[in-house]
Amino acid sequence: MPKQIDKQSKREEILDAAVRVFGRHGFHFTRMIDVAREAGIGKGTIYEYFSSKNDLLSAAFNRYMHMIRQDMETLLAGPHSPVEKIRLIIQHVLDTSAQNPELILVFFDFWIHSVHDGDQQEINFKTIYAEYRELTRVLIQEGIARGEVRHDIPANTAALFVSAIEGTFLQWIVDPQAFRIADMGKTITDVLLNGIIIPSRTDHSEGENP
Amino acid sequence: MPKQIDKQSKREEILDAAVRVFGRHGFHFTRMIDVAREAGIGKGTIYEYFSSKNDLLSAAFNRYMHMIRQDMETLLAGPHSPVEKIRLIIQHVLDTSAQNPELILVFFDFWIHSVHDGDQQEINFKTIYAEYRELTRVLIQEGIARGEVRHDIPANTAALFVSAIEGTFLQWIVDPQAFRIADMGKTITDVLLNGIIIPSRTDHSEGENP
Amino acid sequence: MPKQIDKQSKREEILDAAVRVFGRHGFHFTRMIDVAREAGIGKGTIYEYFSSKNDLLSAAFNRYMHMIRQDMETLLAGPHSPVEKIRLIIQHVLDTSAQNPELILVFFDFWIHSVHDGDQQEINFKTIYAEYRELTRVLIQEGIARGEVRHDIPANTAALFVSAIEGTFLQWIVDPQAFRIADMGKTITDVLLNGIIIPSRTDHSEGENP
Amino acid sequence: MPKQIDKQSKREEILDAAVRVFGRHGFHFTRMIDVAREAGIGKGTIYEYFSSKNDLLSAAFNRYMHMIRQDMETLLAGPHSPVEKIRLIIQHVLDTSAQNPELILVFFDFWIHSVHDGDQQEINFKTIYAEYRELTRVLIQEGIARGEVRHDIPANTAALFVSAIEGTFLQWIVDPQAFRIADMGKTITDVLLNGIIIPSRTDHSEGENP
DNA sequence: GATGAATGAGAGTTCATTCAT
DNA sequence: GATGAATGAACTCTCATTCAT
Repeated sequence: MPKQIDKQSKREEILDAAVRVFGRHGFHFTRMIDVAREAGIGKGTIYEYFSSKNDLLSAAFNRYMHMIRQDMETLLAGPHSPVEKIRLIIQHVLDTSAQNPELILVFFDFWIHSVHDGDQQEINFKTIYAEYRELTRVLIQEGIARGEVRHDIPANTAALFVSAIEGTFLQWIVDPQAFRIADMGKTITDVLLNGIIIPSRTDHSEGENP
Repeated sequence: MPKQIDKQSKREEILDAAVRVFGRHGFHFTRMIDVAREAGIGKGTIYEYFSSKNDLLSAAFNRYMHMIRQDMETLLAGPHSPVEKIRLIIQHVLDTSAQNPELILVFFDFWIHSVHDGDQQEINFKTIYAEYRELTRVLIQEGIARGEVRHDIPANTAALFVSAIEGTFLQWIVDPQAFRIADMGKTITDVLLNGIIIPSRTDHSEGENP
Repeated sequence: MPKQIDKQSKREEILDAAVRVFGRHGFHFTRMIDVAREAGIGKGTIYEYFSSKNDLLSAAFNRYMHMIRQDMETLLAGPHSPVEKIRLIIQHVLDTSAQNPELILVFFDFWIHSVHDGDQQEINFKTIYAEYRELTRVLIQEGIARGEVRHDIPANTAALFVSAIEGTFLQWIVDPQAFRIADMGKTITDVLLNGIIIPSRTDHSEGENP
Repeated sequence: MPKQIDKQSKREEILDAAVRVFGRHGFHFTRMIDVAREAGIGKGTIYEYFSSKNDLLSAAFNRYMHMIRQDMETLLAGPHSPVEKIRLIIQHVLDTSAQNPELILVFFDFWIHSVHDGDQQEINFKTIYAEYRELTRVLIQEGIARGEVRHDIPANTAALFVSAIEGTFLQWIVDPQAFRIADMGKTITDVLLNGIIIPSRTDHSEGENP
């Protein structure tokens, strides 16, 4: 039993170390020896816990997704209104990511690899983004049902919410001074929920400005 | 009298080939021999036109940026209203990218590299995104001045527009079936301009729904 | 408990192998794979012990110089007269070199490289030859002080002793039949010490010594 | 006829350029393009006059040897005594070389290549040094015949004269401050002819001369 | 279980040489 | 005759992975 626990926790330690160095130098520029050194172990030991460098990436990704999903479930289980939940989720994702910039970097490393490495089946961004969109779509639908959200919004609105988050990360990583990532939550919800133009008196979509 | 060669156009050809293979396999998984084969030339020939693999990436990037900037200038020089220009730019970027998915992939390869490769000074996403935001910011300001845009929008709204585009690409690349990228233009402008919630009768920002 | 390896002695083995192939084909015509095969190891293994091909050359050189210097010290510590020490050193250098022709070849490879390779700072023939000359100069001075050596010899006599040795190697390498290198010791000392011309009755050389 | 002359003189020009760059960077570090640039011609043009890089080296060597031999013949044809001719030759070789250090460097590049490059048959140092020695040997013999040179000098004395010259070059190239090469002529002749030790009253060394 | 010495496939890059113009 | 664009063999060096200890 303790062996079991040790084995598992050592795996976690290595994964933590891997994510740290991946975040620092990127997956491709990271050598196995870098991960080993960061973890304070021997190079060969990694292979006792992971079958390959790609496996390390997959495992890191899976753990990351696991964390995200747990967070989401917790938030969704709360007592808030659908629109409020959207606000909270956006805020939470941005806040936690702002604390761990390297996670964002690793996330996009995942992305690039899932796109280019044919061998890499484990990392499936198609599913991830579909989940994000579905989650958002459901909340929006609930918002519509409750009369809090316009019923005439475009079909891809959920995707836009996801885009807002992801695009924010892309910009912030390359220029953390451009804006405070944690502040962006308010901007996103504010703009996405309210729009930026002055609605005409009679309707609020395509045909403004009499 | 040596062989007459249009060095510049051959350079372009190689660059085109490079972008095609980068788009197909990603920069890191692309070997120089792949680029050579795609261009129908010998491996060594590439080095007659580019000093290194990184130089190839930089050059591809610079050409890409050059194209983008020219497009932007053309659009901005048009007779449209600021809000309309935002619409047009978004639509144009999405439409052209939809035609060339590989360019999007290369774009994010650029991104990953600029973030992780310390030697890669040429590719500067900080500047790119700053340019995008500034361009949007100015149009929004003009919109406000003209009374077409609310004056109380958040400071980071321009960044949100950029995020919407970038995030759309991220999702579409990994799942082209999720939505039609060209359609997203309408969604983005519709939502960002009008918001999704039903504004209260008396105001339209923070304190709605009495 | 990792494999126990005497890193130092393995390094020596590789160095020995390297010197052998350098001697056989010259540094420039030697590929790393040649060294590896000579050492009976894999190509990559060399890089576990030496950072580059140039490093291999430097290390070989340093070890060579170390050997030489130790030999010199031993000889200089002996009970012989200065002139006798010169004899012994010359004889020793020639004898040992005659046993290891490849060392002479490597030595001149060092020489060529130190002259042409700007990156090669480690190999400093300026210092080496200066050491050789200084060593000889001191012995000559002692010989003069003891009245065994003429006090009117030219300033650069020490350099000439060095030349005699080095030039002997140059000739012997390209034509080992021309003379027996080990025999040359006697020739060098005999001629350098006694000269070849019949001294006039009153003086011997340009006209000093009344 | 003018074509003939042009062809020949252009060959010479290329050879001059080649020797200059060989002297500057060494044969191995010199690329054909370097030679072409130094000669102010195109890369391909070299191959109109020389069949390969090695051929360029051979040709440079042959011309060098031709020059040397002509100089020697001139000197040997003079009216001087044998011993004086030795003096003059040594002095001449050192003086001219001091003017053209790059020639010395090229000379040792020749040497290294003749030793290591099995394909390089053209450059034959065995013959060169044999010639030098023979030339010296004959002069010494004449000196003996005339009673100017001791008859009991060692068999390899001629080789020693050659060594003195060659070794001087080796030292001077790596440290031109160590001594003035042109001065060495006097040292060499002085020491080699007279020796450095004080002869006993009745004989000088091995016990001859009653 | 842990290690790191050993490995070789494979990468980017160089450059002597060729040859169409 | 002169050229330099094109080429690919050959090089050095890297690093994920293996495996004896």
